[in-house]
Amino acid sequence: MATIREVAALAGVSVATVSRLINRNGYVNKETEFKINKAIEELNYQPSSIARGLAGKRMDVVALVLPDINNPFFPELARAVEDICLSRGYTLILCNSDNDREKELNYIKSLSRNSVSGFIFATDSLSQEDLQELRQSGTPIVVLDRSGNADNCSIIRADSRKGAMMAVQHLLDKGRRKIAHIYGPQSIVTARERLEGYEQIAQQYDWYSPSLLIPGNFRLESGIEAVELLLERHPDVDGIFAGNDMMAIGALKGLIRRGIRVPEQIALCGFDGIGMTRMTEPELTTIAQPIAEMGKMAAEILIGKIESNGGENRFYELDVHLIERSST
Amino acid sequence: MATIREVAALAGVSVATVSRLINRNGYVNKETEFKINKAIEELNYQPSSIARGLAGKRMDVVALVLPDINNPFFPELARAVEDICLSRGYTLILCNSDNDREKELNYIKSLSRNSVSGFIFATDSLSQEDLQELRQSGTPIVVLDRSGNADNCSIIRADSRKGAMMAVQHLLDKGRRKIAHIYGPQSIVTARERLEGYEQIAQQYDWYSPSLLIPGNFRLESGIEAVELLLERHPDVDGIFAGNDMMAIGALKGLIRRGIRVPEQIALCGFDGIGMTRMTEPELTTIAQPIAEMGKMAAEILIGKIESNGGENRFYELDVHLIERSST
DNA sequence: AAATCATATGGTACCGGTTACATATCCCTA
DNA sequence: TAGGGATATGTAACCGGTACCATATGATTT
Repeated sequence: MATIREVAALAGVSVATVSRLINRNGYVNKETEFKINKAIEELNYQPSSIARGLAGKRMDVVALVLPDINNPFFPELARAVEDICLSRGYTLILCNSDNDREKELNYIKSLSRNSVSGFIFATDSLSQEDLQELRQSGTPIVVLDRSGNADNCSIIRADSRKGAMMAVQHLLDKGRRKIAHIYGPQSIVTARERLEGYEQIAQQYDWYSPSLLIPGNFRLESGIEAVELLLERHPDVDGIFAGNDMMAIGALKGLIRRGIRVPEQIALCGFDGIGMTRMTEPELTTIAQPIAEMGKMAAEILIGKIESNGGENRFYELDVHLIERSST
Repeated sequence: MATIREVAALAGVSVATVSRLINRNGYVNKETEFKINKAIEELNYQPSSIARGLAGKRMDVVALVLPDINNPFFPELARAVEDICLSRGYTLILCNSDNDREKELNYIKSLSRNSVSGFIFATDSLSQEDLQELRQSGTPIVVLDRSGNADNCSIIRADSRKGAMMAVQHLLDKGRRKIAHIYGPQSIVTARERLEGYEQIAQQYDWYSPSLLIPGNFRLESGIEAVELLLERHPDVDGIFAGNDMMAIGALKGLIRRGIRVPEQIALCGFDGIGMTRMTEPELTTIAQPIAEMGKMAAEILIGKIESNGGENRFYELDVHLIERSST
């Protein structure tokens, strides 16, 4: 690979002039520009982003850290982030962390310090201190679905509690009289909020019992298992609110396998609004987060921070909405 | 962020000694080591991978370029690659390219030249020349599912043609007498091979007709649409071989929606062996590629190349196998 | 006519590491 | 006892860019 000095030599100018042309700052004569471009062409010169990074320039790469690449919610989110990044001239790289703090710290270590110019975390496992450290190095951060206030970085989230309440209310409106909840890992703030939202409504009714709460891990398999457990405990349950769509899809499979008709015998509602919910039979009712909007927003805010060298940290809460389909 | 020179100053040694300690090459006295470690601790020093990259060291990052992050096949593959990379001390970053050559070139541009020390392409849209250029820069490459011979880079693939033949034969064994094929984009070599495999068997029978070939794009929706078209053309079809699992899942939904019983009226077989095929009702019969094995192999071969500075380019073909489930 | 300014280009220190080479002990062996 | 090898550390060039400062010229202003 050619270097800027080789280009300069071939074009008969100094490296400074070549650099000025490439970055389009400073003056460069038309003829000189032509000569340099010819040399660049000839040598097939590509500026090294490494060297550029070392020299203090921002790199046009941003990283999106995802907790579970197998949950389609995150690829959908990633697509939205990607679209914005691309249109703004940034390259997006994806990092899968399994919600594992060690892995995330590892990504930060490998990528920070000018390797990437900004991070979007769609995960919840890093402590405030972990992020604080990164912030101090000047790297802008946007976080999705994190709890707490925004003193460190900008936060974007959907209103999970409200969404959960909408889900339960919807099932009640459909005449359900015993509604269970499959909840996600309580280390994840959105899972906690959805559980809280469920309880806020459910506890007002006399059919409520803590045994209607079934643990899951946000993955499809756990939806199947949860249904097994639930039907054992409460054969008369007639409504299920799953903490996310993947578990809802799993639950649906579990129900069909048992020969239970959805929604006639048991109505089912998920949460997230991933595309996959339209692909089951029956199609799933779900509480939709504005996934694309969240991703776009995250990317735009991050890029804004990158290009303005900081900017204020805000907390953005987006609305969710009910998508009623044939599973209720 | 502290620099190596600050650490050296605080520890009262030269930068060379610090560098030697960090990289564990060359001699460092025990006492000196202790002093340096104390300084590193105190300043919270992290070596800049950027500077390290510029100075000619390999970076411990490899990139995996995926054509469609929404197809669970690729996240599954990514997980396998990730496991190996992690255990070998490498960080994996994911790049979603939509099978778009421009996007892929963009990733190469942003990440090559020491930014990452190796690439795995699970895509098919780059020309030999595109890769050749990257190779010349010394970056090792491993390619999944590419056609042609391995003069440029190592290639790993599953035997799609054979798999397709197995699928059709299986449907025949199940007594099917009119088997359709939903094929994927013919720009993708695996899609072509699966179509060829289908034809190789199907053309031997008198029920064969080119109108049994329905185009799809490897995405779930196209499976649904394909079924619509197929049933219009051939209401008497009794077997479907879908070019990948996502289209098979779509086809299944299309069939169920039409009230067609699977497998009684129409038997259905997919290709890939993604986990999601166990999540439908009925569960899907599929031709399984050794996804995890392919990912692991790709990672191991790549890392081997990185650490041995090159190595031979080989062509690895892996076997597929039939997983018979209730959709046939 | 002198001062100011826009245009155009070159020289080079610097970013933060790595590493080849020089230097200096100390110990062991022929 | 001179010389060779293992141990230990420092100096400085280098990787490939960026950007500050200096320099030079022609045009415009006062």
